[in-house]
Amino acid sequence: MAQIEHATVKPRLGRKRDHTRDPEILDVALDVLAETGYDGMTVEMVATRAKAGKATLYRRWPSKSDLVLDAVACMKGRDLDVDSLPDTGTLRGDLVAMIKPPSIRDSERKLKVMAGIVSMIARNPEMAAAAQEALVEPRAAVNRIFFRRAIDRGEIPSDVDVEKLCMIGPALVAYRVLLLRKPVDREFLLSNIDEVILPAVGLRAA
Amino acid sequence: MAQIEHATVKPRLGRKRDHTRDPEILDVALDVLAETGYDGMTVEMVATRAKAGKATLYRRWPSKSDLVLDAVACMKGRDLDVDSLPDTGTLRGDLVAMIKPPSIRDSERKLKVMAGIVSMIARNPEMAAAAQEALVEPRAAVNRIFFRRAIDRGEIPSDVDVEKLCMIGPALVAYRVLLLRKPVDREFLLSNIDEVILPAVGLRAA
DNA sequence: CATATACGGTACTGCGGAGTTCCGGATATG
DNA sequence: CATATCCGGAACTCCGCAGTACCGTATATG
Repeated sequence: MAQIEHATVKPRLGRKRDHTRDPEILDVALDVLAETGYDGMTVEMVATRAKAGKATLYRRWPSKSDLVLDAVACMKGRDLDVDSLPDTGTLRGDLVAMIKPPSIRDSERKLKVMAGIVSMIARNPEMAAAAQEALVEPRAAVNRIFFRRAIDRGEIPSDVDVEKLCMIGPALVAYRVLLLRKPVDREFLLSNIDEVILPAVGLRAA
Repeated sequence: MAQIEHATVKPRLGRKRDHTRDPEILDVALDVLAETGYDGMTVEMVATRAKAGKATLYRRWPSKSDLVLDAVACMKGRDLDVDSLPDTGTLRGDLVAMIKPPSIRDSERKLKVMAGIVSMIARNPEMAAAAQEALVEPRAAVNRIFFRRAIDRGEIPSDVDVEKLCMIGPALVAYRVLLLRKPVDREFLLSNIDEVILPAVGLRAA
């Protein structure tokens, strides 16, 4: 959305040789991608909305697909860092603590981007890898931490399939957004936790 | 559409006015769609592979999107009919009985088709409706029957959220195929049943 | 056999978007 | 001020595909 402007001090010295605007352009590219899908997106749309020239984009990225690939790959850093994760002392507490408007909006944007590139994923290994790394893995990583913590403190059995559990939440959300076209609200996410994920690890909901 | 053509009296003149080849063409369209995605697919590809002329397709469908829409909508009938569903006497038995190579292949094809149109679904309500009706709903319907049976025979509580349960399996499969790009095998499907679905209804796996 | 109809196939048009080129202007350097 | 560098933007080429037009042919009818 490009609203995350550079709070970084940008002294007016020097040239903008340093590709300063790259992140901004990539962010615009993600927006257009999410709105129109890969094939619906044109390089000119991105250029115009980023107030840049089409030539500028081609100076930086050799092709449209490279631009998109870079944009997707650069989503990777945007996630909450590990230190700022909730640690409530219970698995349910941790999972519920992740249900926050910003987190939900982040998910939905990622899923719209995902929707825009799914058809490419099947035929472009690079894109598949980028999507995996930037969209799937970060979400799983967070859950993985929660489940491992729960195992360590003896809250859940140690023989559960953590990798599988990590995917349940994301899978239910992706299905609902991409295929069912229904909204992801707090109630839905809570029921995922209480009716599906917790039972799967042998816990009863509150 | 297409196959429920006019049984109306019109045996006059010409050749097969009955659009006999429509189902064949639509089936080819689905194959191409699954292989290349909506935007990668060209009407000529479909025509050539169906050994038909491009003009023939345009005589029958006004545009490419109409062709695809019809093709997707016509997948609806392809599912196993209700009478031939397994009825093993237990929920787990019924769910496991659905794990068969033909059923798996059917699912994977549907999901590839789905992958080819996801980006359109977000912006084309007709396509969204067709996909919902032909790809999502039939699968859910089968599960719905199994869960209702289980409730009727008192195997599982009657207050479970059937609609939500119906989606768990499809969601896990879709996520694995479309986003993780991993194969859907018997082991995966069994673990879905035993580690996720059955726990969610309060049952322990075998 | 004559005729009408739909078909397969080819050649065409029109358009939109990828990628390129060019230029005038802004900015920094010395 | 002179110069070098990069940018935004406009104009351009090129190409692929949606959609159309047309033709030769196969088949059904009478």
